[in-house]
Amino acid sequence: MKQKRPSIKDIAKALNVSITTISFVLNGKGEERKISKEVIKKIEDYVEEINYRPNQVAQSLRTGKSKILVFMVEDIGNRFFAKIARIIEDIAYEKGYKVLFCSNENNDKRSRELIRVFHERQVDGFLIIPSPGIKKDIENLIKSDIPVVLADRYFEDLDVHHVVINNYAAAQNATQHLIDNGYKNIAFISIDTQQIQMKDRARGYRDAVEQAGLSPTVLELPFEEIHKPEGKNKIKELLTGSNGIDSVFFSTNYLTQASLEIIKELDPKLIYDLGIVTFDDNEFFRINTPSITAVAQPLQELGEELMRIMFKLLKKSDKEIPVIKSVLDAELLPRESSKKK
Amino acid sequence: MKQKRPSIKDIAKALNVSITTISFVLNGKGEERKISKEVIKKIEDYVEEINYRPNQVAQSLRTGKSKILVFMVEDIGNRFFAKIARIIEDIAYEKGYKVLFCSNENNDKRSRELIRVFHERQVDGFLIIPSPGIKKDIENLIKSDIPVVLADRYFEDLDVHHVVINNYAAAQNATQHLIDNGYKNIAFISIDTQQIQMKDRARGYRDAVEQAGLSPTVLELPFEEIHKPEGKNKIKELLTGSNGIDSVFFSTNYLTQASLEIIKELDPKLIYDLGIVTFDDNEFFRINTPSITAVAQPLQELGEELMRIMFKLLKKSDKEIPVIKSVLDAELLPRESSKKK
DNA sequence: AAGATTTGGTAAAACGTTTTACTAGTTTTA
DNA sequence: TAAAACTAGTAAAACGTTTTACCAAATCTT
Repeated sequence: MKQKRPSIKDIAKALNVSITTISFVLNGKGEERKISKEVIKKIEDYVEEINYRPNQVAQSLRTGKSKILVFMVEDIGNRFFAKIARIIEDIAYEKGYKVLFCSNENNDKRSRELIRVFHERQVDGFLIIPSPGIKKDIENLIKSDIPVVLADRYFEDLDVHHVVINNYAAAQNATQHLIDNGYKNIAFISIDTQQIQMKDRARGYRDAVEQAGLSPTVLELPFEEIHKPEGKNKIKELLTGSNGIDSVFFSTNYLTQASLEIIKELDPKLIYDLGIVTFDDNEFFRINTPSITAVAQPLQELGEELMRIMFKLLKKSDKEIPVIKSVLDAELLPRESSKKK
Repeated sequence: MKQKRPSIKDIAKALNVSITTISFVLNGKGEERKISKEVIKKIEDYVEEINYRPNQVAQSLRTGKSKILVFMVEDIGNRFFAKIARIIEDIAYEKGYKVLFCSNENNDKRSRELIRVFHERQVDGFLIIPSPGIKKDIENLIKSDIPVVLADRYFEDLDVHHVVINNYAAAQNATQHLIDNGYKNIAFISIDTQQIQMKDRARGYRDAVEQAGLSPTVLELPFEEIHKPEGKNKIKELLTGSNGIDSVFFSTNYLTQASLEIIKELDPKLIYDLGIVTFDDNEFFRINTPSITAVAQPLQELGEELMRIMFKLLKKSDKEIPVIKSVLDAELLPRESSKKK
């Protein structure tokens, strides 16, 4: 019943040529290796006829290449990463590559484990949204001469290809937008982390506020507190306290989401008075009433750029491609939530 | 510089034992094969010391197993699928499996191509959200004795393991909820497809409406029209027409999303009058004003059940496991949008 | 004390490719 | 016309495992 897939050996037997010849023809080296037209034709026809497909595992073993890339993100269940994943998937498949997605939960231990596992599995390249403490591991990966491209964030003191957005400018611009619309007391709610993308956003906010002669109010939540009562209370306090906050700039989408829920619980009317700008767009920000002003990252462009670099690295095993640092621009999408009421 | 990874052969040389012995020890067959304690210890220690990891590609070639599963969905960028993906990923990794995600766009040609590609690559099992016309391909896959579990939908006349939700009951229940809340003229907006999950939802809606002595209004949009003007106009017409629609039951999340946008454009006030229930929950449905009543699919349970079956199949190559048809219950989450105003 | 069994292993084939090194016959060159 | 070069391939090693079949020495059985 379960007949085994034909191998080159079977073809060789059937056509009475050598395995070598078939391999050459299959890899388009027929001409180059002076195989006669007739033999080439014979092999190609037969291959077509029996619908032969080379065993990729055997190819991988022999060549050391797997035609598999890894895209490691924080959480593939998160819209931001899922959308990029989809873009990357499409580009990869076009070029005959498959993509393994995995979630590191922004956790170093897990990142390390994943890198190890996939390195063992001889994947051909890594696209990584790095967790804070895996600089060393990335470094090792690169030393073993495997293409690595970071996304969304990078390490300041490690020269590795990456594509990020201009977080500083985007945050400054978003904050300025609130200022221009007449807000005077703008809070910045973010995650407590040393990661570069968040630090840049914080800097952008701070500079804009200070340049306008206003005073900054920053709330940085530990990542694990976001969905816990402690975190919620801190946000509540900020929004309703005696500090006179009239608007908020959220540094990331899940903070916005959590906060919108809190506002809804607290007092649904509140949202109409509060100025809001968030990082990362979402279909629902458009739909929401009021619609939420967002800094949209260029997902398509980001995915494309990532893959452009990856394929460049894949081609030139020549590791002497100078480090590519690609910085894209985010776009501010002004909506109702940032209009002064 | 780039030193090659140690292989069993290197260990054999270093310890002066045979490759065979090492392989046995590594695979836990040391005792069984009567390898002495000392040799076992020696090998284990050395393996630990040099941090040896077997080459998985070679293992795959030899054993025919890859420890890779495929999860094929409509669109990995879609929240519903991305969330399940994440759950599956976690379970798989725990058991030493990796998961390749891919998007078939609910398109048969693409599905076929993906199945072929991964079959060649010797993946160990397929978790598939099938596009409408790939019954034959699924059948072939099963014939070649590879584990397949379908999710979200299945084929009525093909006996294959699957896990779905009780779409009929969930839709009936959701519709009844609107009826109970005093709505009299309930529309059903869905996709024009023969796929079982959608047909079941339509039946559930129809039966509930008719049992209540009301009359059904059904709009079925071709998939590709959803985000085009044609589709939008049809929805607009239904919502504002002279038919006196007072509430809508959406059969899927992207229809709801598209419609909420249309409503917002058309007249933001409209949403307060219209009764709304949607299939598939979303964090933003809770946040929205009014919050949107949703039929939530048990994502965690769905992922777990899917994997439970998959691992059962992977263990027993014995294909004589009777076909498992797992039907889970969805949960109606009543919110503001379905309260009669 | 001779045959049977157990102990503690090993050699070699196999998985399906790619690639290096070779060859026998033909044609070209000088 | 002998050497050189080309044509049209082929044999065999290699990638790193697993697994089957075997073996010599030691121990047990009767």
